[in-house]
Amino acid sequence: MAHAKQRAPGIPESEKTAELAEVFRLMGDPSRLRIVLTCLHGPVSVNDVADSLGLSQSLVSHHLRLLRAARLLKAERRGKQVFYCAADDHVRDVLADMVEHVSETVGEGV
Amino acid sequence: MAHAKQRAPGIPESEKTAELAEVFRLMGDPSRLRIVLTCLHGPVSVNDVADSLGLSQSLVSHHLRLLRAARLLKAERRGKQVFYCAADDHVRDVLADMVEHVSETVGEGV
DNA sequence: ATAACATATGAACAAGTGATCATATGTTTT
DNA sequence: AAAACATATGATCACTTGTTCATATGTTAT
Repeated sequence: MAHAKQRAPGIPESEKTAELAEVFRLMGDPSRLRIVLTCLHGPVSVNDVADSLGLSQSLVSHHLRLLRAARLLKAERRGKQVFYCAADDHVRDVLADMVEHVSETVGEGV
Repeated sequence: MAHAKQRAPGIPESEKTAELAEVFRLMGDPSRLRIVLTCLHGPVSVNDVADSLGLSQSLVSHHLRLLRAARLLKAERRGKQVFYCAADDHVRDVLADMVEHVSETVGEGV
């Protein structure tokens, strides 16, 4: 988090890489990841997310803002409620691949 | 990072989810992500990674330990050097999907 | 053995960040 | 208009974590 050294010539951390990392970082928090997973299979209201995960409304809202900003989720208003769902299929794909990776690495075997 | 509330019934954050998040978290740091990317296409020595990214040997080594522990990278010793490369194809797949996601989300379109 | 090279590890600190509380904004009722 | 409901936002704080410096461990060559 502090400052990186950036010695000699070295690849200067392209903007693309930084953006990639940012998205991974967002998924890297358990609460946020669970929120994403909850929104994967269909639009869910903020309160439903909060209740089903046992998180405060405030916290969920904070996280949703970040996830929406990164276009991982998209929001849609219906009456007083706002429903969130996965922004595109890549999100699902990424998660599917990662689940495979994690499932696979248990006993070294395969 | 602090403590979560865990209100009522709510899904209690399964172990699997926590492990998933952990892997995402690792990829969520720019330095670490660049290290992974550097090791994607073939075995690279620690010093080569450090030099090509402009990071200190110490920092790279610290990060490599985490990445290896999460089985994102695997290490192989050859003489005095240690070479690192991607542990499996899922790592590449995850990155490919994520790159698509990031590339797509530029002008709202699609 | 000793020197030189390559990688790993430990302590310490600045900066980042998730969680909470209080409150504001927006929307539908009555 | 006001009250009730649903979501969003701002400030604050405890805790985490990326980075550095110094040093230890491991490997080959002299």
